[in-house]
Formats: sequence, structure tokens, C-alpha cells
Amino acid sequence: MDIKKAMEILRENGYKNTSQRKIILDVICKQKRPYKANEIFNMVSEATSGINFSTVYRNLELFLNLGIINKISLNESFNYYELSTGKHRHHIICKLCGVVKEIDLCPFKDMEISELEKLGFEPKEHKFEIYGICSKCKNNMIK
Amino acid sequence: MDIKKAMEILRENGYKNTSQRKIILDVICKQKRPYKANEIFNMVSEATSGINFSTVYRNLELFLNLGIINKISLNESFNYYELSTGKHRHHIICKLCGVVKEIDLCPFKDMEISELEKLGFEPKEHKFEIYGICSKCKNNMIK
DNA sequence: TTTAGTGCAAACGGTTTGCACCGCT
DNA sequence: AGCGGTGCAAACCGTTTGCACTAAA
Repeated sequence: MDIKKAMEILRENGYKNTSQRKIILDVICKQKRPYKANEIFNMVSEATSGINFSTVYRNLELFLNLGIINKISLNESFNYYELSTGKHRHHIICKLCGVVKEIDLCPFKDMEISELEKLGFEPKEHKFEIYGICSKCKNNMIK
Repeated sequence: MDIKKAMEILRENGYKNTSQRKIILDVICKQKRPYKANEIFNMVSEATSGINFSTVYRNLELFLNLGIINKISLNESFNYYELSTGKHRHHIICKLCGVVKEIDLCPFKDMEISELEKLGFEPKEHKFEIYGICSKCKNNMIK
């Protein structure tokens, strides 16, 4: 997923190509880790002026529905957003500095699916997150 | 963990043994699945009158700090609470009716831990949740 | 020109907090 | 008696919404 593809999805679905959307998408496409809504708002505000928080939220919601981005809820009172990559992702979260990083690991196996289906439960999605101490914080603790 | 053990933990840590705490603990000890704060509040209110939401929240927070209960945050704007069992737990959540159920399955393996440690990340806890359709909702769909 | 999108301000909903009173210990 | 706990009401904070104006198609 890149900004061109995202704009195409918007157009195909009859949504307008506004300057605000372009800037929000630009910020999201450049991100190296999942961002909070207010981080996205701040970065968007650096690029333009007068954009409103509700515009950011409304568009995050729209991008979410169109599958352009994913929403991640962790053990916190706010959500994170990241560019959709097709395959599902999992994250590690530092308990000290709060940084969120994507990992390749997925522990969900066919065996477990059949285990659940025995219970009559049909799994659709899953979430896997690991909380711990990142290398940066570990180094700071030693110093 | 049962109500006696919980009261003991409170006493040992110098907290008072109030009637409100007894009722909240009683509700939590009887629960068959994780409850939302407002579910706990409603059940507590049935048992007594005049109890305040802030008392429930303050005590949930306290019980959490003392390890009596666990807090579970899912993809929703509120949290769930369940009695602490020593071993960590995972959950399945129905995407239709929202019911939360505990499962025994844990997909986190030693192999994965060492994988993470290579990155310099020290895992402490993890979260694993499966979203899908429960048997009850599946049956309702067929009818 | 039409209709979706935006900015603004106010509302929302779960949670937290300040304060005076209450009731364990 | 002293101080932790409670009820109350208001604040908090991330998010959502109603409305009139703006701008993309």
C-alpha cells in the first residue's frame, strides 16, 4: 500500500480527493511505526495549518473502512494507526517508553484453529502483542 | 484466588475491610467471564444501595495493583476485569454478541522468546485474543 | 451546481479527581 | 481519635457529532 494506491481506492469508492486527505495519507505512508491519532494530527499540522482534529479522526475512520489502514488497540486509552499491508501484523510494546514495533512472528497455528472449532467458535481474526523492555530502555537502565 | 484470600491480601497491605469492598469482591469472585466496570457496578448495586461508580473504579484499581484481579483491554473503548488466577489467560471474543470467554490455549513458545531476545527485546507479558463468531450466534444465523 | 468534506464547538462516554464527610481500626 | 475510604459532583481526555460553510467533481 502506498499513497497512490490509497488515492485510487478513495476515487474508486466515490470519495473526493481533498488536500487534507492527501496530507494525512502522506504522514501515514511515511510512518515507521504505528502512530496515535494525536501524533498523526501533530505531523499533519506541521505540514499544513488549520486542519481540525475531527477531520483527522473522520478520515482515519474512513481509511479504516476502506482497508487502507489498520487500527491497533493496546492496553491504553487511545488507539494506534498504521498502514495496511495485506497480511496481519503483531507488535511488541515497551513497558517503559511505550514504543510500538511490528514483528514478523505469528503464533497462531492450524492446530489451534481446529481446537477452537471443537468449541463451536469460528475464529476470524486474532491479536498477539508482547509487552516487555526494549533494547534502548534496557541500555538506559544499565547506565 | 477467592474472597478470603483477597481480603487477606488487603489486610496484609494495610487496607481496610469495608462493606463496599466485600461486595465488589463477592461479585468478582462469582463471575464466570470477564466483566466490564459497569457490569460490576450494576451487580454491586443490586446487592447494596448507594454505592458509587467511583468507589467501584477506585477499588478495581486497588485490586489490580494488589494482583487480585486482571484488567483486559480489547478492541473496545472500555476494559474488562477478571479474578486473577496466577497463570496468565487468553480470551476469545464474539464479534457479534461481544461475549468474552477464557481459553486454555497459549501460543507463546520458548522459540519465540529467544527470537525476540535476539532483537534485544525482553518479553515480560503477552496478550493473545481471538475474534470470531461464537456457537450461539452461529446458530442464530442459521435459523 | 451539487454534494461530500471541512472547521468549529459542543456533546459523548468511560474514567479520574478534589473535597468534605463517614466509618474501620 | 486518626486516617483511610466513600459519595458526590465536576473534571478529564480521547473521540464523535450537528451544523453551517467550503470546495471537489
